[in-house]
Amino acid sequence: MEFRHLRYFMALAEEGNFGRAAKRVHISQPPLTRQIRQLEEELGARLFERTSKGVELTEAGHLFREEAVKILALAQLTGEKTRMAARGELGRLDVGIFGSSVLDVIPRLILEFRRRYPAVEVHLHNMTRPEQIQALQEGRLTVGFVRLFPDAPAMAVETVLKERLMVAINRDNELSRHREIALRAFVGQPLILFPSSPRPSLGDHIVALCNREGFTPRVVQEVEDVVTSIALVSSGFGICVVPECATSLRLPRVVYRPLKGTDQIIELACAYRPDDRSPILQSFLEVVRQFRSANEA
Amino acid sequence: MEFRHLRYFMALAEEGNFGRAAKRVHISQPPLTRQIRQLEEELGARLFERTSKGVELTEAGHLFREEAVKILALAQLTGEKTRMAARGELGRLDVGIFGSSVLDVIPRLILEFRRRYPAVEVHLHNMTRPEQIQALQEGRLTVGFVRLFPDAPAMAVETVLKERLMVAINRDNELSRHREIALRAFVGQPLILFPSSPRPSLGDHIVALCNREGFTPRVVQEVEDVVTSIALVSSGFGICVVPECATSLRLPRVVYRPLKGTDQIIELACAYRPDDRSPILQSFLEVVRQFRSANEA
DNA sequence: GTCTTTGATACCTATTGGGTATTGCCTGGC
DNA sequence: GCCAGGCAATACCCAATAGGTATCAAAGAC
Repeated sequence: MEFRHLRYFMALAEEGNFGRAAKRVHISQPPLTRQIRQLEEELGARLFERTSKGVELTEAGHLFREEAVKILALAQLTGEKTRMAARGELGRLDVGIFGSSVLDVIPRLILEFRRRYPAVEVHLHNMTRPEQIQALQEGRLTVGFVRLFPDAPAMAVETVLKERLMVAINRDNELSRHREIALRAFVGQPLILFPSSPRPSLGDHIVALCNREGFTPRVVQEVEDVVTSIALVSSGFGICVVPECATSLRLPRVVYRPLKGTDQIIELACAYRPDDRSPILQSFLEVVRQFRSANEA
Repeated sequence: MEFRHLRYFMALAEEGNFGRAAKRVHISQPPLTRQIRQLEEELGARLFERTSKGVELTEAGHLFREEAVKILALAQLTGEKTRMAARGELGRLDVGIFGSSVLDVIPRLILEFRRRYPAVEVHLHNMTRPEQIQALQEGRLTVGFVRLFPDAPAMAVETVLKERLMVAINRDNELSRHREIALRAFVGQPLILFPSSPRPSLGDHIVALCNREGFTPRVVQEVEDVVTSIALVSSGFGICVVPECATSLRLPRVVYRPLKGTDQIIELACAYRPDDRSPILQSFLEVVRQFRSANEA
């Protein structure tokens, strides 16, 4: 049995007449007669009752017809879905995310992606950087969002956004009176570092910057996540350096001031397997790239 | 897209290697390569990633594979079901029945039919003779059980069973002392006739027989159905002539005696459209014929 | 009766699916 | 670094078969 048989059968069933049915499928009448007979022989079932003025479906024919429409519809749908999948418009995308990235960038990116590719199921997985790398290698993730990505592992990395570093300060702290904060102003200030893991972290980066300036910061606390660190700032525990996106976290008595210096930025990047040719990944990267160039200006 | 493509695709997806897949579908490797490429071009989607040591499904390929197995399974099943339908082993049978026929014959027949053709849905419809004829003509019934079928309408009629006529008598009636009852013994007896409709009925037949014997029976009551008539016999209202199958109705004080005479029989027949070539009808008629020859002896 | 319409048959043609031979590429072994 | 083995792709041929044309036979319509 071939699809040709099903198409011819449907045409004949609907037209009830070999001549018209043949015209409809763009062949002449004798080949249609032959193909139908072939189908009937293969099925071992008479599908049409030949009457004097055309043909009528037998009972077996009626049953076959019901199934045939299903098969043809399924085949049609399969073609369309496969085409969509190949264009990266249908399927599933597993995205690795982490604490502070969720605050602002990820929602905007994912929203835009879902708007453009509504048939792609997006699954978000909150994981640390090493967990993401592992998951990417094992294929459990398609793309992961990371900061301070080590060059080493065989991963392609693409910058999503360059963010200024901001200093979160309690408004009672005298530093809050300045519009920008220089690193040197950290001398003597109680500093909250985050995240405490995984290393190397933004905290490590800040300490290294201070060292380059010729002093060692007074670290009073290391915390797991950005929300906790800002909460500590809010209660007057100390100051804290955070990526700009964290400023969307508004807590009482907390003000944000840019860290002075043009190179005081941190990159948010997305990582993926360089051998992954998945069209969904390509679709996603396209959205990322547009997002980046829109936010560069 | 043709089934060929699906079969080849499945083989390749499972073998992961053109050479082995080609062997599996009994063609050589180059045509398989061509057919797969053809399928990919038609779908506008790369289905396999060609690697150094074989092929692997792409994402679109995985999706296509899942759908392909459904299509192939559906096609296979369709073939089998159609074959069954053509052999009269699958489908639906609408049977017209009526009062007294239900008592004994129909259950036995239907049970046997369902044992032999378990995939045929049997629907029973209780209707009068004219209703059955109407329904048969309109195709709402495939076969109908009737008694005293008029020859006229364009229906094929097949005898199912020839039953003796029995006289139902209250045991207090002196007639109950005889082993057989002659028609002549009806003289002066209160007679219950059934059914009152549709005409011609068994009741009419009895009256005609009496007239042929030279007397007019004393009809005390006409009733709709056999159960009522036997109930009246039970309460001493009179005697009643019924088909033998009605003797399975055991009511208090009712005894059954054969009506004397070798020609005192009534036929149960089944009627169907003579132009109906439905294989299910043929299957059913076969069961009917076997039933008849089993009960003739 | 004739004419029209139906599906079936006979026979030819053209498409195309499948076969063989071969190439080109990658990989693993030495 | 080179060679052998296994892989898919290519080139080309042949044969199976789907489709075309001409025609027939049967069954209404008139």
